[in-house]
Amino acid sequence: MSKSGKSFKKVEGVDPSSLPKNLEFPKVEAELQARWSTEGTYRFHENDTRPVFAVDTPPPTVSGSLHVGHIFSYTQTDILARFQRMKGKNVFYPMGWDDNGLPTERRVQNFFHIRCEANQPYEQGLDLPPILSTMTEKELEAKKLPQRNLSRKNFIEHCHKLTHEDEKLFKKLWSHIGLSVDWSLEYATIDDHSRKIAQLSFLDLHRKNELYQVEAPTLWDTDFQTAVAQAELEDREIPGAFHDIEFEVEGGGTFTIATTRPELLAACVGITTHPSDERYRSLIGKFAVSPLFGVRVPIFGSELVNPEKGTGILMVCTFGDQTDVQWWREQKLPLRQIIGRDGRLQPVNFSSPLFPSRNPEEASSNYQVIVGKTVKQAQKAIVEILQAKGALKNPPKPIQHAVKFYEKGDRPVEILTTRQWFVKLVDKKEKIIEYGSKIQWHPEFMYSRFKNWTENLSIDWCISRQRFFGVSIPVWYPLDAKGAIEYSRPLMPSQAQLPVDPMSDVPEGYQESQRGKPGGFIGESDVFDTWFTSSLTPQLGSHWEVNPERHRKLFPMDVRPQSHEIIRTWAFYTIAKAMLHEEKIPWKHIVISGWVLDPDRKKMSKSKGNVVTPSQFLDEFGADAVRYWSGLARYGVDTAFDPGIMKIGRRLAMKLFNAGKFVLAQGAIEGAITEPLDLAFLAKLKKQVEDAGRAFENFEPAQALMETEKFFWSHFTDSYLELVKGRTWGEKTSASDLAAKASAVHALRLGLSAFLRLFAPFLPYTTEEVWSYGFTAVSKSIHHATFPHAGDFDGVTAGDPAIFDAAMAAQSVINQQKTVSKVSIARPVVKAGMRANSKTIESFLPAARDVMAASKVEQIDWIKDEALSANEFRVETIEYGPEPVKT
RNA sequence: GCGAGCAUAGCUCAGCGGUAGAGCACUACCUUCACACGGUAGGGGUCACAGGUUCAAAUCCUGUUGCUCGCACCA
Repeated sequence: MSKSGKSFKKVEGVDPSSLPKNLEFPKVEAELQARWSTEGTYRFHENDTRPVFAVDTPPPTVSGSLHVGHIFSYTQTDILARFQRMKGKNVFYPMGWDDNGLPTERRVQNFFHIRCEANQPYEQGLDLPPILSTMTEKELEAKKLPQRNLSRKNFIEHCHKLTHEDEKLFKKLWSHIGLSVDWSLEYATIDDHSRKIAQLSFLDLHRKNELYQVEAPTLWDTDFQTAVAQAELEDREIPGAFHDIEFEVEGGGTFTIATTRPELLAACVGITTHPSDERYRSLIGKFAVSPLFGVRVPIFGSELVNPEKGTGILMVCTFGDQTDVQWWREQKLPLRQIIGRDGRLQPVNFSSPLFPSRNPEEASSNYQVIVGKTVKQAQKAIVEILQAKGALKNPPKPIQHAVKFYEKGDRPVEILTTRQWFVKLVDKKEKIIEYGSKIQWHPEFMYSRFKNWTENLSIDWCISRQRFFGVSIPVWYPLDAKGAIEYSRPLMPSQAQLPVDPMSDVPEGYQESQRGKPGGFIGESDVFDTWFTSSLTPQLGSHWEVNPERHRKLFPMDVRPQSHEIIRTWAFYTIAKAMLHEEKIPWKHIVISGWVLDPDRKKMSKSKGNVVTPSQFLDEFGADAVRYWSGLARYGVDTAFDPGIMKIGRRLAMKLFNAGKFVLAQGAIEGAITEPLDLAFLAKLKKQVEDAGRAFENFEPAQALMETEKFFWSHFTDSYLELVKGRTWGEKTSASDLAAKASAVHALRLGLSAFLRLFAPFLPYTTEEVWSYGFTAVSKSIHHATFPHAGDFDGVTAGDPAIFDAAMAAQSVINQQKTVSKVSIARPVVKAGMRANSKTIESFLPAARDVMAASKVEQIDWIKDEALSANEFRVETIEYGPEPVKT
């Protein structure tokens, strides 16, 4: 007998009949959710001195649609948070709701069948019934019910009402999936606190001279009728056509331009061509006259023109695209804005100096055909006129081309001149990239997306939106004696006044009665881009200027989890904000989750109709199984949705539960772990525990899960558990048998405890349930127990892993022999002739008793064969006893 | 056009210098007293292709192809 190590106390076995036969997920999940909530298991302790681990949780957009992608990424974050909690950190893990912004407005419009109409009077106590809860959107459309127009205030009230309901659904799902969020830290991006922080941010940027407002060409969505930012654009391939249109040259001659936007002909302000293009060089400096409208425009040269494209000469309009804006600025061209905010062509006066037409009457009559039409309708109409007048030189040449859309919009964005607020970012791209590089990106290559995006940023951040349900831009403008708005002298609120709504609050030094009056003021009606608020999530959580001490403790946060399609928005803006406000990075790590793809590897999206809702899988496989699927995915890697993996997760949870019951049913006297096989097993487990901890520290929990699972099955349930049954079965009486049993039982318990804790971040329900059967004396909740580490094995004699390897190999070869011989595993072997090299035999012998008992082998005759490799056993002869009698 | 990622068993994926791995699926056998939501075994891959480095390459380098994605261009 080897020297004894640490002595373990006597344990009573748990009566298995007092434990459930099978793990009933719905029951266990409900019970534990209630228990964790009552006990405050996941509470953040603000005044605690332990090191903090702060999570910058993504506030989900509360648009009412839940899909598996949500579960996937949020579970991955939860796994990290749970690990850190078990490492003894004071985990700050809040949940916010991103409930303002366009998605919400759109949903509210549909849900109640309402629109916001600025001129409507407020109706006290208006509480409309939700229409969509009784019918589908299709039915609603078919019935053509009249839509109600609500005042801004009534509209916002209904937004609050619906988001509140949606938040409840989300909260239920988050609780079900077992997110270890501290629900006392719940917030919404529209609540007073968030509005205050967002407005503080605005004031701070204003103080730092990083803001400006300007009336200038900006990206405009004509459906939502609001300005949008560069980051919110996306390319879509749509059909279009080149139209060859003939222009006259003043003083004689013609040339033909090619355009995909003939409807902008009236907005033409110039003609440009490449300076070295022989075909048109002579035209530069002359003037052209547009067909149909007869407007005189300058012809100038520009290196930006590609002679290969179209006809090599083109018209500059206000505004067809970003390059037009550049030419307009450089050449100081006039502004002929013909597209209105609603995306329709607005009236134009061809007698005015702005539209100097050679023939105002003809121009007006031509324009009459398109005025009031949408861009698409106008295009069709103008092509017909051009054709009729012979100005269209060739039939339109159809092409597929990429056009910029607002990501949530249905029509291409236009560039309109409007007054907007901007944050200066283009002048500090390099610095932003540098700050981004100080953050650890997981996976690392995602940093290049951030860098790539930032390098290509060309427009400052437009933060004003002409919408309703959002955080107000906290400014007023004075009105001069004539009632004109003095934009250059915005009135700012004081910090103490925040949050303010300039539409109902009054600036200092003014009375409400002066609103809209000459010499008085008006409130800014625009709201912030939602990213302006959500780029402050770390500051929302840390309470920034509201509570500087708390801010110091929590900021920068430890980890920002998010998906990759919002690197250019959420990650980018958050990094920029932290830099602008405090010259800091917002977090030390950013973890990018992949997407959930449908089984055909297409991205799941509502429009494709391939979205899988989570609840059916939670019900079918249990939360832990769904978490297992999430936990297996590596960061940044897209994962095909696969219920098969959840099935495996459930199998793991069941196995853990059953193995746990088996182990805890064993009772044993006080004693030490002395048996070589037990010590060998623990030596292997110790290494596994260290590997798993390391993987977690490296932000690779998927690897920890994979390795732990593999080890659990192969080394614990399939082998070790079977190998020690001989020592744990039945009543033992002799001192040596009792000691051998105690050794096994204490090792089993040590092993089980480690496995439960290793799996706890992934399978919080199953592990907590099993833990409650036998380990509550260590820690009431497993989620406050220490994550397994080498110290768990202090005092346990170091074992020889080779003994375990040899035992496993021998066990396997005997099983194999029985299977090949088609005899029952339970059939005894009277005598076996086994071949192995001497080193292997030497490793095997200390475990011989256990292997022989487990495999029911009574005698082994060894043949030494040095030609065999390590742990290679061969069964030379085998002599079976009688089949065991079935009872 | 620029940049990034991926390519390994029928499927989902791990491995990332030292004899090809897991689970699922498939086949055979076993109701062995924790577990049939079990168990024991088995078949199955020239690691996309072509070069190179190395004693040794799925793994490192170069190129090619294919599939994704990001950015730019988009008259």
